[in-house]
Amino acid sequence: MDAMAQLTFTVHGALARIAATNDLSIIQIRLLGLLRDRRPTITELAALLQLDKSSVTGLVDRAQERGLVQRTASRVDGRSVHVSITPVGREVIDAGSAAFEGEIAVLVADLTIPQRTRLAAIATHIVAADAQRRGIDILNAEPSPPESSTPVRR
Amino acid sequence: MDAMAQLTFTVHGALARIAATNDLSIIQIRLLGLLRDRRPTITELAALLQLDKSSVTGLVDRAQERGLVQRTASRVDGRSVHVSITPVGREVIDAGSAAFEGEIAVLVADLTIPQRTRLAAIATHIVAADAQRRGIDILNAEPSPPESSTPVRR
DNA sequence: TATTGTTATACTCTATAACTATA
DNA sequence: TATAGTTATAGAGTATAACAATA
Repeated sequence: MDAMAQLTFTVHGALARIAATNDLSIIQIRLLGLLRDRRPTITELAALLQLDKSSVTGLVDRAQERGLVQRTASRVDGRSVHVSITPVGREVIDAGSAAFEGEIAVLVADLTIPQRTRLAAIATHIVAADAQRRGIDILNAEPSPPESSTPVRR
Repeated sequence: MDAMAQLTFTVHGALARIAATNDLSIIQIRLLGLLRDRRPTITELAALLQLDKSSVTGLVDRAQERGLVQRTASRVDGRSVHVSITPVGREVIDAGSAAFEGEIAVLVADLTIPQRTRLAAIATHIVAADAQRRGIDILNAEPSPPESSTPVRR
């Protein structure tokens, strides 16, 4: 359905604009959004973002250089690192989320309240079904695995 | 609204998968989709895709190298070139569109018919309103401006 | 002078393959 | 041997600034 594709480009464009305002890319926004309630390993992040782990290494590198996230050594597996958001990163994602809400509000300004409610319900349904289909839990955080409190340098 | 963002990522991911199947990127799909019923100049393409014109130069370069599009000199303005889709490019975009419809069908499989109808209506509405807001006509092709029939080499 | 398109350059994002350290 | 993560490398996509050709 062409309308779906066009809608995606429209919303994606809105997201990109607000991300750019905060000097971020969409993937960086997604990364910070995921880290709001998780401390995943690189491999887990790769699964969540559907990226190769080497791509995640670079992604986290750039976010870390900007002080948005940090790496922490796992206490149970010497090979793993956990990625977590910093206070600065949390400020950035909160500001970005607020700006995005404003953009979405403009997009749906012409819709009636029932239309918005239906749209949200349908969107949630589609996302949940797709996540289940590909075996990824994008809605709930996992219990935090043991990890040390000392950052990893890189 | 978080559901909208998640929906965008989900649909975007579906689009990217089917694009990759045909060895294309999303932006190349968008380019070919636009060219189905237009022969825009580089500057017009930049406005339609919301990209800098130098980005469009590279985009068209890569599509042209693969025989998907071609450049044609304008007859009224010696500075302009018109970009048009080739028969091969049309085959590719048609195949891609069909595959994408299949992916969307999977995504909306769980929805009732009325839900799908509402979703399409809402999506169309949002896209049209946003296009109007930014002064771009993404729905209708412009009258083809005069141009020569001899391709430009680059 | 202004506009159209390209070039030069730099950066982000992404993947594949090879590597290391740990399990 | 297998897994977690990084590095090396290559390529697409993007923007800014400077440029040539044309208007």
